[in-house]
Amino acid sequence: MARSLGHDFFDRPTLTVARELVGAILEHAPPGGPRYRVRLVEVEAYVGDGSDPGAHGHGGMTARNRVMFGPPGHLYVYRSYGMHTCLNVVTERAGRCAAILLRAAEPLEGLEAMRANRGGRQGPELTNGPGKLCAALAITLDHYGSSIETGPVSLLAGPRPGPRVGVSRRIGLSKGQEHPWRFFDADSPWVGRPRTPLRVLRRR
DNA sequence: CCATAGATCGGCT
DNA sequence: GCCGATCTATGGC
Repeated sequence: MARSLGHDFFDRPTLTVARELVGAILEHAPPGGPRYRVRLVEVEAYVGDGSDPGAHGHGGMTARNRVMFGPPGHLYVYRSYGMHTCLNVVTERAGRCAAILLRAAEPLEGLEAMRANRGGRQGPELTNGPGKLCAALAITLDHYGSSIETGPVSLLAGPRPGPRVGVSRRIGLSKGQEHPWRFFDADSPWVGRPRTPLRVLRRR
């Protein structure tokens, strides 16, 4: 059984956490519902400390992004384009603004429910984008601020050695493109937008 | 496969 | 008012 990741795992430099998160297991165990499990294959780091104009929180704390400034290991969920939901996990100690966007994953458990949540789609279309991932796992704005240590959403360490991790620029930004802060499994077909990696990290 | 338009609305200027 | 950390359908090559 995989060990669960606690707040201490996220209380470290965001880029380190992001690259170690590739290959980890994301679980959603709603009370009375089917248990969802996926293996993360694509994430992006956001750091609102002034160096990253692409980050929510870059311009200071607001009602929407306040959890990004709070303690690590909590969920930052936001609505995108008025209709989609995206899931982040907060990193670094309270007072710093940083989080990791979970962009794509490989389904492991709860496939039937995911398929139903995604209008009958199958394969990579199930979970190969941040909005699709939340829809498949039934993650909503109600999960805003919840702790990964108390659930219902939690993270588990992936098997070692980890995958080869590709690094590229982030997706969909009009600002902050200068930072190569997207990390993905270089060999996984479940990655949303394949991109030639700027470089590949070998992990143990 | 690639490019583009439209949906839809909260947060921010 | 403007504009997204997006997704889907559609049309072209």
